[in-house]
Amino acid sequence: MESSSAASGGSTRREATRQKLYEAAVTLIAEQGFSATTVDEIAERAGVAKGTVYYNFASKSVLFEELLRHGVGLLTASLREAAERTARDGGGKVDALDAMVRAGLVFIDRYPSFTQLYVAELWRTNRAWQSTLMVVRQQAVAVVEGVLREGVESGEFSDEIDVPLTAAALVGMVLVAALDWKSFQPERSLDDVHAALSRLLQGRVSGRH
Amino acid sequence: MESSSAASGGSTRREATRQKLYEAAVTLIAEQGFSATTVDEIAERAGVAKGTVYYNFASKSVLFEELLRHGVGLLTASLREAAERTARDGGGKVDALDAMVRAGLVFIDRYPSFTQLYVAELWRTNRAWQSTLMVVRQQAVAVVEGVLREGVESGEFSDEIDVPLTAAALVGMVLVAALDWKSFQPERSLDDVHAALSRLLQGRVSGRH
DNA sequence: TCTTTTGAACTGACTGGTCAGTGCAAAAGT
DNA sequence: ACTTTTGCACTGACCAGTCAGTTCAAAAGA
Repeated sequence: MESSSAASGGSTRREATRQKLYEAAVTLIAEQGFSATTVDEIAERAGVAKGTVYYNFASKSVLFEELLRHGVGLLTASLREAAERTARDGGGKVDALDAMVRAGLVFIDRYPSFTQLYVAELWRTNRAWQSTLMVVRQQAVAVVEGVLREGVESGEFSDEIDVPLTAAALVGMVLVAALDWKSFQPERSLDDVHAALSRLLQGRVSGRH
Repeated sequence: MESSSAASGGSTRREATRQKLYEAAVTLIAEQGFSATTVDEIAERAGVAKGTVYYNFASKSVLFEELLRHGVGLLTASLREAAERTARDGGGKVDALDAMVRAGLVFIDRYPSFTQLYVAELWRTNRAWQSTLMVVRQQAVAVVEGVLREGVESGEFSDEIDVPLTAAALVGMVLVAALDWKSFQPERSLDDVHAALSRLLQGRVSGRH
């Protein structure tokens, strides 16, 4: 027992295989969707035998669910880190929001396929992994909601804002802008995109230059 | 001869069948995704034999593509109408944007399944209907971009804003907020949601009450 | 008015193919 | 020694698309 001990690479052979499978699955499912992606394809792209997939995961949907948890774990960690960093540096809640927007962009820049897949599955109903998806969504949105709530308490934000809805809207803003960036103008720099969103976020849209 | 003449209601038997198939397909595909939805299911929900589906549409994906075109047609018409109405009423571009946000919410309120399905498929790559989707996306976003551009020209918006990206971000804001509304707090009123988004849009988030 | 014909619309059993998941003996890795 | 991976044949369910046949309302004919 105690297979994946080491805090270091954390690389048992098994761990490495699972990682390869995640990477293969994420791009294929992002492109084609869950149902249209076959286990044979995933195995082939990972350079692994089909049996290995079933040795490592109980089923195709379990592989997918663990992939979801894994990916959202990375995202929430990154968001939380961004919020805490600005707090340490004595920034206000607006700065925290801005830092989280950037963290979101960095994440999407690094894992575009995961983002694609996440958005594509999030609002579906009647699916096997529905509950996993809800949990995972709540984790991510909760970080944003937390910052908004603190901002309201400290008086930095109006207490009339609707915290859950505003959080969702902010997440949506970043998500859709970033997916469009990656899909339709991939040559643009992250700083560029971030600047445009900051401007929108801080209401510096109206009024001349 | 001359069976389907009348320009009137346009309600041939065929037309009615196609409409039933659209309605059945849109909810099923929104729930399960395109690949996971079978033609048998669509036919059954529409109360029609499987052969009828193929009598009316060349294939499953053609049915889907026509469904997309049909739905986005309704959306763009509604957005355009909202923008023009505010222009007639002597409103500024901010009012136009606000009216379009509301029009978007009304649309999503009326056709939640279509919206779900649209978001789920929009950023996929390597799919048969990819080009249809691009055309249809551009139609919708172009309306928002148009209003932003006019606002920049008239000096109402800063000329530093990035029109395509800001348009995408605005669409995303409404889309995600509305889907969350429908999925997680369906009891809230449209006016309520609209008010929250207006506040965000007009930068009335920071600052006390 | 009544009968016959026409053809668009629809039906549902059937086909050919695909795919998730299994089983297992042998090999490779640690 | 024991864990992990391989390779590959196999099964049973499921599904897109087909097609020979049915329905029926309206047009043509008598």
